[in-house]
Amino acid sequence: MERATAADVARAAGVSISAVSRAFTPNASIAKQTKSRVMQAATALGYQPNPLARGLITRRSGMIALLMSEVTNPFYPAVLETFARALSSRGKRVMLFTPGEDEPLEALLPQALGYGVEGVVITSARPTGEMTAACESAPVPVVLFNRTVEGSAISAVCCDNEAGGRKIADFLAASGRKRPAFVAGLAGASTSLSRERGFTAGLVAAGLPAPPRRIGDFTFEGGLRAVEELLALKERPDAIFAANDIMALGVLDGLRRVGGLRVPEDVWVVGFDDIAAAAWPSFGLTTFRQPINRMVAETLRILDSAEDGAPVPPSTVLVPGRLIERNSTAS
Amino acid sequence: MERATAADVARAAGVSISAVSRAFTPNASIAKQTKSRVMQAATALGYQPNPLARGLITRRSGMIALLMSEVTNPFYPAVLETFARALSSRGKRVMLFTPGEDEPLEALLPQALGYGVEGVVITSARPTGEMTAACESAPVPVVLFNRTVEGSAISAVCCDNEAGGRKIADFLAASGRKRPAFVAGLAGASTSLSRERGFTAGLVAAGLPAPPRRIGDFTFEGGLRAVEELLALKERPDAIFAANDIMALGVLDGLRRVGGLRVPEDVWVVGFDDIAAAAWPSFGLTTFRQPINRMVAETLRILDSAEDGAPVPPSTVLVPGRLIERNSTAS
DNA sequence: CTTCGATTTGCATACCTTTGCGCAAATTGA
DNA sequence: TCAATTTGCGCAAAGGTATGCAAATCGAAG
Repeated sequence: MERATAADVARAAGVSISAVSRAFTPNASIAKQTKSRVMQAATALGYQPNPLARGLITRRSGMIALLMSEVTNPFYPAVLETFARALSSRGKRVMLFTPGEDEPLEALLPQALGYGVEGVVITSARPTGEMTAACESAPVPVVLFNRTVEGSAISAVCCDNEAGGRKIADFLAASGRKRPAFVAGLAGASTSLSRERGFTAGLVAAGLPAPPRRIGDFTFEGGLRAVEELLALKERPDAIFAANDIMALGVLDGLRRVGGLRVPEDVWVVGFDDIAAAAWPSFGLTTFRQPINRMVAETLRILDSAEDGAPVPPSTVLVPGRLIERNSTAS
Repeated sequence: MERATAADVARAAGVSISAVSRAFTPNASIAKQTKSRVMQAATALGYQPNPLARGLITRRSGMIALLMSEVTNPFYPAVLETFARALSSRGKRVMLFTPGEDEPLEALLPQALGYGVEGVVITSARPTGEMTAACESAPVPVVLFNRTVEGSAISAVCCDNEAGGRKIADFLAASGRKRPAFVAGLAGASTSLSRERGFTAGLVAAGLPAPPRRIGDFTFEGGLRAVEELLALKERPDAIFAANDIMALGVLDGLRRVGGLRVPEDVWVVGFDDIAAAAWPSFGLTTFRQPINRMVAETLRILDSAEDGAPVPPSTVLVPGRLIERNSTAS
């Protein structure tokens, strides 16, 4: 069966095509009676406005682009789902852009814009200089999720990573830990850097030395490797803070299986994100919870506020998180 | 900066709009020289054909719709990523449709079709009768991923769940297990049912009784609950097969933490999927691996083959999986 | 140099909707 | 009852591209 068009509905309802269009446009100038007649004919024919044709004119396709480069960390699927649900209930759709084989992330933004997306959310990726410029001059709002770019005019929504690192340091110091260590994510990732900055500052403020650090690549295996290196230090750490949960779980597993140590009796472990697995009894990982719902809500708020033409000054929103204490740090 | 249109490129290259269009259409009738002149002008202006306008005519928007209702099971994000990457390298995009607050899955299909998607993949959802009809009469190929619907004319790609359950039963029986139990997913899920059917058949064939069963809702917590109930049986199972990994991990954790039992010394545990966490040292879960890459490839093959108008007879592809032995079943 | 066939090109139309503009009808106030 | 508003509706253009068809170009054979 062919898809019904506005013309079909117009004929059936005995009105013009314009009337049909107006019936489907909120706040359009149309009589109640006409509208209901149109709607009746529309449902009878199973008509829905063609988003493509509509998007061609309005440059609003009802889609939000989500640029995501890695989905291995369980934190991001959770983000993705939250976005998809939130947008779905607003009648919008999410278009996923993932770079293919050695496809640069930069190429994705123009593509997304070509689809007439109403907004772009970039997550789990650090824009290059070139891309930053492209974001700034994009005709639709662009929001960085869980990333920041220093000194650029791009809006960003982040958990307050630095405060989180600081709070963890305070917690460890107040609990009498003497030699905390840090497991970083990828080299240049702003999230890892911010968390480390707050962590180090907190330790130093409490009179402890700056923590030894190892790189964990944001992966479980990276956490395993990092912990092996940390255990080889002449002064074994008595607490390890990993920049995300998945690494922290690797650290935990490495301590138990490889190092033959007990958590928390011998070493404490703290993560960051609060993914589902952190709460599993096997791990009971103490972690800093990123409020995904709140972060997504803030992101959508920024996208919305920039919707009505008026250029909105770029804002960086720092959402506060919360320390969740579990067994990996119990005294 | 405004987006360049075909007209701009045509002017710059000194040709007609048609020529520009043909330059971007594979196998179009255009001289090599003209094409290169157009391409040169196009890259200079940063021109790319507008997918919306193109889609309006060709009814091919370059998008594949992915209908997904639950993303909590880590298996599905992995599927999602595999799809996104595979499509990305073919120049296509994935549009994600997730039902919002009490939005029925049925409403999503017409919406997707409205966007002119070239194909629909339905995963982690069981179509209702009404929806089955909609799928069958859709103008684009629809493929069920990891689900089957008996006696319908919808294509489906599945791991061979029944064979998987059977193989696990054979393995347990051959290893001398006497009282295996089963943890099912959701009541009507075809995957859970097929796996159970194969499992039960295998046990019975080996002269063992049909396994006691409990429902685990496909979740970690459900696995925890199910194992508590199984431990309350007067004959304690000596092996537990859960219909997916996430439940199996819950079972494992429940056995250790709640039941105070050792795995594999006291009880063996087997899962299904082979998610990343199954390989973590803490778990070392023996499981049946679903070959995601292969399944995705098959799905795309079906979508492609149905691309050229000719209605392709619906096919159900069963991809073989493989038992991955780890510590949860070591002797 | 003509002619024929093959290849290439441009014109015009189609895809489906939104929206500014003008006009007619309905409403209001005196 | 009539003028002044307000409201609702249809016309037509626009948005950017693909494609059938006819015209134009080209190369080569006669």
